[in-house]
Amino acid sequence: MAATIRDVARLAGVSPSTVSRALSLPGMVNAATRARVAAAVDQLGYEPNRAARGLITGRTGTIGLVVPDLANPFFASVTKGVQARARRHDVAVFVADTDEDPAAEAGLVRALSKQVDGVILCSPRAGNDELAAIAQDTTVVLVNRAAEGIPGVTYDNEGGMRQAVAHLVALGHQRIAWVGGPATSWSTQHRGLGLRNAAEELRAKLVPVGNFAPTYEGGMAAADQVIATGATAVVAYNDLVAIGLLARLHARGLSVPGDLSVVGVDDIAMSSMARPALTTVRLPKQEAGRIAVELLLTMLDDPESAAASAGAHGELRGELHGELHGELIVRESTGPAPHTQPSE
Amino acid sequence: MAATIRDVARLAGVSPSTVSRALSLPGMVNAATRARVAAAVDQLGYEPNRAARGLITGRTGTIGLVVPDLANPFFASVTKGVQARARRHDVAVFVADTDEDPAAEAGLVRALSKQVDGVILCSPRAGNDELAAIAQDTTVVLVNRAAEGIPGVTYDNEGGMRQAVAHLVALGHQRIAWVGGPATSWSTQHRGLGLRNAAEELRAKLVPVGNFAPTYEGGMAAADQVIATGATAVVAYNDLVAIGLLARLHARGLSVPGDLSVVGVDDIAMSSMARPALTTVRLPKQEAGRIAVELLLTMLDDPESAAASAGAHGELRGELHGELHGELIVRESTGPAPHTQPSE
DNA sequence: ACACAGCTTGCAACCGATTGCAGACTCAAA
DNA sequence: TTTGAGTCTGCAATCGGTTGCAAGCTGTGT
Repeated sequence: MAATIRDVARLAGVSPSTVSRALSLPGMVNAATRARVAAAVDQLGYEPNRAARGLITGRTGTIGLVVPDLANPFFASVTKGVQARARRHDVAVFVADTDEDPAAEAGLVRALSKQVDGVILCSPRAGNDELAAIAQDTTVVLVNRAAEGIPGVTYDNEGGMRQAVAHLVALGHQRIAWVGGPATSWSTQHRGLGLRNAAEELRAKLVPVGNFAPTYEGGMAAADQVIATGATAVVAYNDLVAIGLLARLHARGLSVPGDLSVVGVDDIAMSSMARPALTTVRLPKQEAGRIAVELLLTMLDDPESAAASAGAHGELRGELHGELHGELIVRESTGPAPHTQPSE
Repeated sequence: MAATIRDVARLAGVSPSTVSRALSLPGMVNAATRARVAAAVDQLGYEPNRAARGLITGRTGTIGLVVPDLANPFFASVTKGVQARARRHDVAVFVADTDEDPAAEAGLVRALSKQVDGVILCSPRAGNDELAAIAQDTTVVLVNRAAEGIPGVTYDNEGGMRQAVAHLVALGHQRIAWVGGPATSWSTQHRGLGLRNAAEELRAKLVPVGNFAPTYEGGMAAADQVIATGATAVVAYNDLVAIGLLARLHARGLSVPGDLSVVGVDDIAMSSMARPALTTVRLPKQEAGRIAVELLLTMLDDPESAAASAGAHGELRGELHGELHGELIVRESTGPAPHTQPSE
């Protein structure tokens, strides 16, 4: 059906080897023949068969992307970024969704890894040991998580949280609640840490109210506990949680930001549509996907130096670690602290 | 690195051909040898190399999925369905996002088609001729669109719209506005048609207010025109548009559903989080993805009969056409028509 | 004892590319 | 004219499977 390298060779009056070289090592073949080959190529609309090439080179020109839940707008955006950047490099992307099942994750990666050159693991739920095992026999890039010796791209959670706290403190808030996500989540830990530090530094009191599902429902569940803390502001693990909070606070008759200010993280599309529109720390989601692709391709092109710069001297943040910064987007869900002091 | 068929053959004391047959045509090899092969296979953890197999069989075990925008929750859900069902069949999925660019669509499919066995085109923006051309040399399944001779899965838009209108009429609404999506969209056309028929049948007046982007912004843009129609209810092209309407109506000081009832289509997660929660026609999104996969795999397994049943006698809805039904989900955005008659 | 059918198995070609090696050719220097 | 270096090109092996064909073996009927 499709033209093969032999067809091109015949038409150009050369051997298949010459065609192959004309395409991949142009400097090695005479300009005149190269031109004849080029002509034949586009006369026939020839494109090399990837499977055949992969067979001999060992490279498939394909990468895998594993996310917990495609229906979560955060991961959808990351996927969009990955996919767009991969296309630029003429690399195809296998997308797999674990349905938030940590157990499925390792198996999925293992299955995928036989068909791809490398894998991007977004917000992996697996344990550190498991992750290390996976990275042992597959080229892996992490998104939204750092792990010893594995390249990845993460967000500067500390910086983002600092902006949020500074904003709230400037508005007069002194007692700030924190609704964490899943306890095992790397992001939860680092956001919590960043909040604690920022609060201490800016002389505000941080009140953690526990760990909740990173969803709208999680936010609904947390709301009443938040109210009970007597805080005048709350930072939520992510925007979905924040929007869940908004809903339940409204149902309980509290006004946002009149009685309570709410801050989220991510800046998903939904956040600007919420009522009141959500103040949030915007994370560059597609950018994370793009960088992950670049990181992965770099590792694949140059495995030894890549491994060296990632693993050398136990330095975690080598060349092969991207860090992205969040940006506080102020909308309607934050305002001055209420004058009436909360019961203390 | 990984075990090859030769390794297995050596360990089992047979030839590679026998191993191959033991795996793909078990009936053809002696039970005893088959057992020895099986033992060798899982001792070595052997898995056939897909590229090599694909080279000779011409099948890659991969399908492509093309969507206009992954960040749109509707398409994210379809993708989720496709991906999950494909995995069950041990088929991998290439996902590509056209960024709502109709021009990019054809090119993308063409590039993809060389690497996959078939393509699922979700809500294609391309023209009918272009679509036919694509289907000419690639196995294609359409989602959210019907086209002569190409298998696909669509929604019963007419039925869904009928439910919406019946609901509104029962609430006393007699003048219903319709905010359409992109004019060239197949869904827009069929939803409009369904509404027109239902309205006529149920003696309500349908007032189309034009075509808008299928987004939150589109809804914001349409809102004032909707108000100007004097309608007491409005059906939006999809939930994003409906939520945009909600926002702008609120800004204009109208109460929903007090002054105006709003109905969307899709039932994306965001809809139940909107305020007021959105009444909408729920479409089974993941189901559409799953069926599309089944359809595609059927065609691939049995091209001639598939082609026959899809194209024969110009019958569009052959065996290879799935139709899914919507379900009206009543929430808070619809209520009785206001007593004060709108100026007529 | 022979022929023949039926069941298993192996040989070898092949899918479509890439690449090490060697041969052909050009041209300059001796 | 011969030699040698340098450039360009082709041959043939190879990647890891699949499959048509033929050969080996067993068992049955004559």
